[in-house]
Parts: sequence; structure tokens; C-alpha cells
Amino acid sequence: MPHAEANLRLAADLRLACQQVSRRVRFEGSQELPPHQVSVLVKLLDGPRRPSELALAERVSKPSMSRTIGGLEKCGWAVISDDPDDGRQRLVSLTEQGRAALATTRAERDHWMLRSLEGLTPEQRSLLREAAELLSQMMAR
Amino acid sequence: MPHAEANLRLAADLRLACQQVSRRVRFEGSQELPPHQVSVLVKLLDGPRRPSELALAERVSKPSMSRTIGGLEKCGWAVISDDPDDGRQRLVSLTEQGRAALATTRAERDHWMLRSLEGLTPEQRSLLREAAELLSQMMAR
DNA sequence: TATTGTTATACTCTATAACTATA
DNA sequence: TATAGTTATAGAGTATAACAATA
Repeated sequence: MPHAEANLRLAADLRLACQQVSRRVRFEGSQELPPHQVSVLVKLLDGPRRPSELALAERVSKPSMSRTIGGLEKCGWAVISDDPDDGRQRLVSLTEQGRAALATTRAERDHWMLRSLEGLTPEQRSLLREAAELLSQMMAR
Repeated sequence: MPHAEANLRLAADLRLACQQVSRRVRFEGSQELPPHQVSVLVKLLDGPRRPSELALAERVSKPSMSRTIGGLEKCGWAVISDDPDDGRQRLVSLTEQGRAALATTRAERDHWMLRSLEGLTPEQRSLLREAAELLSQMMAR
């Protein structure tokens, strides 16, 4: 079946292309914040979260998340407060400095991507716009 | 200028989509080989490489690469030999087992991507094929 | 007794600095 | 003296197991 082969090649090429973009964005786009911190800060944009929620969402262990949010607090990018209703639980919240640090990192990465788009035709940009939307939908499923 | 804003949004969306694909491929696609080992094994596919070449290409320090290739050798996925012409230099080569381990990991990751493509129309697949090719060209520059 | 989170401990990958061997 | 690579050591980030506090 030639369809199956073409699909597999598409899968391989698309995966490699996305991984290459991702890798280069991370290495060349910015060195401000490490990836695991960025990922947690992004989740905190929507509002405060409990450590175990974050650990589950980030697919890391609870001790690892303890350490990560400890680092964020130490840097002044998040604050950890006690839950008044349940003494076992805690709540991690983004600070203004954290929001600013995240914005800087994101802007740097976007700028790297923007430079990669230089020289493309309007048709090529349109193609990538549609592809980005489709990929985003696929990943949301 | 509305063009600049649209381009920035494209850059941000495309970056996020690629990073999301990359992240999920890595977490959900396979656990066989760690990313830094995969990356080195891929470079060895083209032929033997010197440790310092690999360190430069991977953007890691020479001691870090020493450790990585030491691990590859210990697992039987690469062999490290001396250069007969220059006693300072060494050469890292892929073994058949290394080639097989890499193929397995890649197949697992491609399969994950293939599942993500399920349910797409021929037009959508065609869109992603063109996008993958374009992204690949952009990253090669 | 179950749940939330932290501490204790260890492993991996990273780095810089110091060292060995060769040119 | 310069270069290729390794060893020494330390700093992150990860994990599991054991613990403390609370429900």
C-alpha cells in the first residue's frame, strides 16, 4: 500500500522538522529561563496552582516539582502560600517579576522564529499559518 | 503596520505548535534512548566522527561529550578507536546494535506522529507535507 | 488511614578547571 | 607551546523511598 508509506514518511519528516525547530528555538532563541521553569510559569499564567497539579501536568514527580517551584520562589518569579482551608495543601502563584521574565523569554524565542520566517513569500507564510493552526488542533486532541 | 503583527503572531503560533509536537513526541513517543544519545547516534549514521566534532555539533562541552560517547560505548551502540595518524585524536563509530537501537526509537516516535495524523483529510496531509518540507529548508539555512 | 508536600539519597547530564598524551 | 581528549569536581534536574503534617 503506497499510502501507508507516504503517511509514514510524512510523519517522520514532520516530526523531525518540529523537533529541529524546537531544539534550535531552545538553544538559540534564549537562555533566560530553563525549559521546565518556562513550562510551569506558563501554567501559572492562568492562575494559581497546587504543586501536585503542576507535577501531574508537567509529568514530573512531586519532589521534582517541589524543587522547581522552590527555585521559582527563590528567583522571585512565584510565591508559595498556604491554603487556609486545608493545611496540607499549598498554592503557587505567579509574581509580576515572573510574568515579566516569562514575557522576555517568550519574546526572545518568538523573535528567533520571526527571523527564520524572513524571506518567505506571502504564500509560504500562509501555508505555515494553516499548518500551525492544524498542528495546534491535533495536539489539543 | 498590521503585517508585522500578523508575522509575529505566526512566529509565536508556529513556535508553540512545533514545541508542543516535539515535547509530546519525546514524552509519549518513546523512552528507549535519551535525546542527547539519539542526537549523537543520528550524526554517526553519516560515518565516524571525532569527539570534538560531535561536541561542537551538539553544542555541549567536550567533557560532556566524552561522557555521552562513553555511555554509548558501554551500551554497545558505538565504538571508540584511536586515530593511527594522530595519537591525540579518536574516532567514534556506530555499531550495528546502535543502528538498530536508533531505528527502534525513531520508529516508535514516527508511530506516535502517525497516530496524530489519523483522521486528517488528504488536503490536510498535503498541507502538512508542504509545511514539513518548508520548515526543513528553513532550518537548513 | 489517606493525602499533600518535603526531606533524604542517588543517578544523569551539564559545566569549568586541571591534567595527560601527542604534535 | 598548542591541541585532543579525559579526569576531577560541582551544580542542576530527575527519580524513589521515607518522613511530617493534616484530614
